Amino acid sequence: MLAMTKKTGYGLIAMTHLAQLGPEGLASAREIAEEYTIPLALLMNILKELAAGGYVQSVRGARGGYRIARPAASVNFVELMEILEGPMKLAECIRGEVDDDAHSKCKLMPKCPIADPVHRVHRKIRDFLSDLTLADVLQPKTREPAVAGEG
Amino acid sequence: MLAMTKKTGYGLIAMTHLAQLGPEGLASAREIAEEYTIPLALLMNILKELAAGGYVQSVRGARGGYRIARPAASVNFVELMEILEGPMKLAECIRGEVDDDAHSKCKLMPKCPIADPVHRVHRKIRDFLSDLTLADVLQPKTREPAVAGEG
DNA sequence: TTGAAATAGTACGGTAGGGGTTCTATATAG
DNA sequence: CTATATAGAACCCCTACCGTACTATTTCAA
Repeated sequence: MLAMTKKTGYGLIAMTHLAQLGPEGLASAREIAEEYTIPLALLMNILKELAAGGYVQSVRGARGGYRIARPAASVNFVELMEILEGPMKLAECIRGEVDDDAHSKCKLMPKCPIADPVHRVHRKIRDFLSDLTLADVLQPKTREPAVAGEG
Repeated sequence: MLAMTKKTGYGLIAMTHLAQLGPEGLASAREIAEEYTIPLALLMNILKELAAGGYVQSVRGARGGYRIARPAASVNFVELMEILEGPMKLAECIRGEVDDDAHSKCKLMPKCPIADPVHRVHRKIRDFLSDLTLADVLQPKTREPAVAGEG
């Protein structure tokens, strides 16, 4: 419960790897898969999705691979997660951007006593994850007011 | 992804309902299930687990039911979740209390570049959820330093 | 004393999504 | 022209989630 999928994990790893290589650095799916012991075919699928989402740029053909397409500081966790897994929803009743009638999907909405708290928790987690960027992974922030309160 | 299970949702609803009835108030699984349109058999299973965990006290026989067994302010979300779903783990490499070799389960731990950030996120979410209690659900907190930073 | 209503315990089953593989097509360096 | 890469799509297995069902036991009440 409240678990991150492996897909997201692998995607994060690939992105951090590419970010470390800088804006010109190129790495193939094979290289990354071997470096971190990730199933190659799966990582290829993930990189395809990241390319489709504009997070990495692909270079086809021999000696090809992927390079990062956006500054590390501009890529946050929520974006990445949602590209790979669809909208983040703590519960069914969380309404998305477009899908506005998410409430109607949950039969017990009209009387639900926990709708408000659940929505608050959802926003809290989402806000936190959207403040966290790839840059923070590369260089762990020691102290930062925006996401402070750490133990 | 990052979703709360329905089991936890139903459990929270049942707990808030019982909390509202006060320390003496009794409600049967049937009553709660009908009130919130929750599948009866499922809710019964959940209440059994909550009883086994000491969160509610059961009264057997006709006119029986459940009453809350702990002050609402002392029951936090993490506890409740973990009773119903097992240990909360954002990723496999999160080590539990007993299960100390969780690291070894993830083959890419030695080189994993995202282990630290993932652990930080895990702790952050966990800390937040453990500060949130049933009492907060009953009476939504308007402002509270310990969990401040809300939008 | 008997039946209805409740919990206790346990086992079972359907389904969706996570995790991973495979196949074909296309591009490109050497 | 071949090896190496990505592009696209389909496929499969397995687990966990969600829900059901059955039996046993307790207790109230007529």
